[in-house]
Amino acid sequence: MNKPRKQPTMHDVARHAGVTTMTVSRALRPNTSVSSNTRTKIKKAADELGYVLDGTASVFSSGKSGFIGVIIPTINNANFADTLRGLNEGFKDQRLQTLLGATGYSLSEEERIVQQFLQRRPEAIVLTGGSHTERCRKLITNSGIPVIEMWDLPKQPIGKVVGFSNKKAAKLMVKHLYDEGYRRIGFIGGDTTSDMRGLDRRIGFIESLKEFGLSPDRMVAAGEPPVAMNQARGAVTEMLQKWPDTDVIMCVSDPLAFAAMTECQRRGMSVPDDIAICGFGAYDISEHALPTISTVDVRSKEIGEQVAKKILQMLDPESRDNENQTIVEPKLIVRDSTKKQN
Amino acid sequence: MNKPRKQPTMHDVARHAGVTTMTVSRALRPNTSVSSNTRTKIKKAADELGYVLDGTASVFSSGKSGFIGVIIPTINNANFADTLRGLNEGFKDQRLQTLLGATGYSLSEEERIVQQFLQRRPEAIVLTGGSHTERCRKLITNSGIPVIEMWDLPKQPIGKVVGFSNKKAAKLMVKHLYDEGYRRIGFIGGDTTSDMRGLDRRIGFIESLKEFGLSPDRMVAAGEPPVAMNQARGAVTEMLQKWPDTDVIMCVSDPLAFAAMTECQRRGMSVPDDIAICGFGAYDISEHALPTISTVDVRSKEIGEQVAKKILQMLDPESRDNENQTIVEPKLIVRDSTKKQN
DNA sequence: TTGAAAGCGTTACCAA
DNA sequence: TTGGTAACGCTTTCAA
Repeated sequence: MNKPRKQPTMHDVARHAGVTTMTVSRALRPNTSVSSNTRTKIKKAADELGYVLDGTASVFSSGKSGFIGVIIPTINNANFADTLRGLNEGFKDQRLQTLLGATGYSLSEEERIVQQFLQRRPEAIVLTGGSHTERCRKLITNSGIPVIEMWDLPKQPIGKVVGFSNKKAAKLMVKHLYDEGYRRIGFIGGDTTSDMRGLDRRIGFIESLKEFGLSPDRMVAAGEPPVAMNQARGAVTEMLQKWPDTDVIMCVSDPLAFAAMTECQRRGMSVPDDIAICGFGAYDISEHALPTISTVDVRSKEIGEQVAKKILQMLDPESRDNENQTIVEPKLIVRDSTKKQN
Repeated sequence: MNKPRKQPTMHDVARHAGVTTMTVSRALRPNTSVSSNTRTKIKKAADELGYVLDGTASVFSSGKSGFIGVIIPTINNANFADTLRGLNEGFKDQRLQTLLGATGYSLSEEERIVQQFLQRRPEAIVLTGGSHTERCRKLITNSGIPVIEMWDLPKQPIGKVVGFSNKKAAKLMVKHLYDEGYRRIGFIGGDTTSDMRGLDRRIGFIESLKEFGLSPDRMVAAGEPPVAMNQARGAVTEMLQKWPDTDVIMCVSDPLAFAAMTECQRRGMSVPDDIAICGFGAYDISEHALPTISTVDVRSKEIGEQVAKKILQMLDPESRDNENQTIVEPKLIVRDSTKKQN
């Protein structure tokens, strides 16, 4: 009950302008029936008093928080950062604002954040992937708040979905490698427990190899997600010790691929002549590394844009029911790091 | 006035547990005087009803939003992402939550976000750098909300400061280059208009060269911030056309340095034998590139941790007045990309 | 340790 | 187009 400072309220503005708070409230919002005279008068009064709308009261009174809760695994990832940019651009100049949370690839942390967010009464919640704790699912469904899961195609979606099949995306790459003539194909990913999208890529890798009649033995777990550059050295070492004749290493992400590549180069191996490398995610680095790194563009930013679009539709009572699932197709990008020479 | 769904209120819980709302309110918060009997009873009742505290009402009623507004230039930058991680870890398990905004290096956008944030009544605001529009400064000071500016040491700080001198940090690097024997030193940065930290580094570069009796001509503007890898090629081209005998290129950030390096390598130049390269920011890439890239570690994460700590102090009425300015000293990291061979 | 009553500043609703 | 009035669900304050 003790506001940090005595700021002018709507009441003060109303008195100053000689109207009621209701008129002030209307005048300060767009698309409301207020005569332009009154509106200018009120805006002037508000300016003079240095009035700033108390959003906490609006939210409480209207039941509309203007928040969209967005939960991603980590901020320190250019792919998710791109998704966020897409989202924010979609909301720009709308009344909506993102409330961001990062789970660090932990489902229990996700649950914690969801619970925290729920108290803010967001108008929609965006989750990354389709794996959540039971309690998390229950909290969300009980709240009745619309949900979008992104970056994946969950088997049992909570609400709507914007994403792609990480399994299929990985298969795209394996097919390319096979077509290029590679047969001793290795895979470096994170531990399989927490990064479900990484896991799906690994599954795609395994299935795909089997389909081509190859056996998917050459797999190394680099450690806890987020798998970063500094896990590459150990993983490459393990790979080359166990299977020295590996002719290509497929990595679960571009930064890992890059670091794996330079590790190979440090060992005096030439990429792609002695060993080929490929990544995932179409990070900037894949385009600028030497050699350039083959990758899969999962169109991270477009995912964000589509999510924003879908949310705007879901929140619009006028809008007819839209698709439950939007698929953003990944695209293979072939570059120098997987070009067979012979 | 129309909440999206009829959820149970504190009143319902109170009735269910046979107490008043006030007791429920207390029971649901830590450090309040409620008998453990009553508390268990109330928690049970809340659980049974599936009650979720309406934070919007708490915020409104208590005048404490629990928000810390944090404004950075861009999310897609590992340095700022690290700062955010430091911040969030500092707030973890506290009642505070970050509300994040990205300006895209635009001061007017910063002003827009500040205005938006102010409506949420954040308990503190964290800004990046010391440059803001006049109106932005006024909005913030009028609000009476505590401010921290970070990542810089502003001449006229609005409130408290956690940062370092970008100028001095750049000088650290120039001194190293000079000591190493380089004399024809070039600089690639962004345009000077919007990224003030980048600008300060440039100024440090210029001043430092003058101090060493060298003339700071070899400067190329890569374009609009955020300066990214794809601006390196053009910048390197310009640099080598205008000053073909440049013996080292200092870049305003590591990603740029990396891309500049690979561009040189593509042209058949060897780094550091034919030309040396260095960056700024101690990004992962600088450690894993081949050769490894000399850089300045600005300890981004520590900045975030210090900001969180300072905010906690500022918000604690018990705490004695703390320092107005916390300096986090950057550290030079010398790597292979600037090792003179002869 | 618990309760009763009074707001907090805005918006919804209905009337003028 | 404008005004009056009643919430919105919680916390503060003070009293028991």
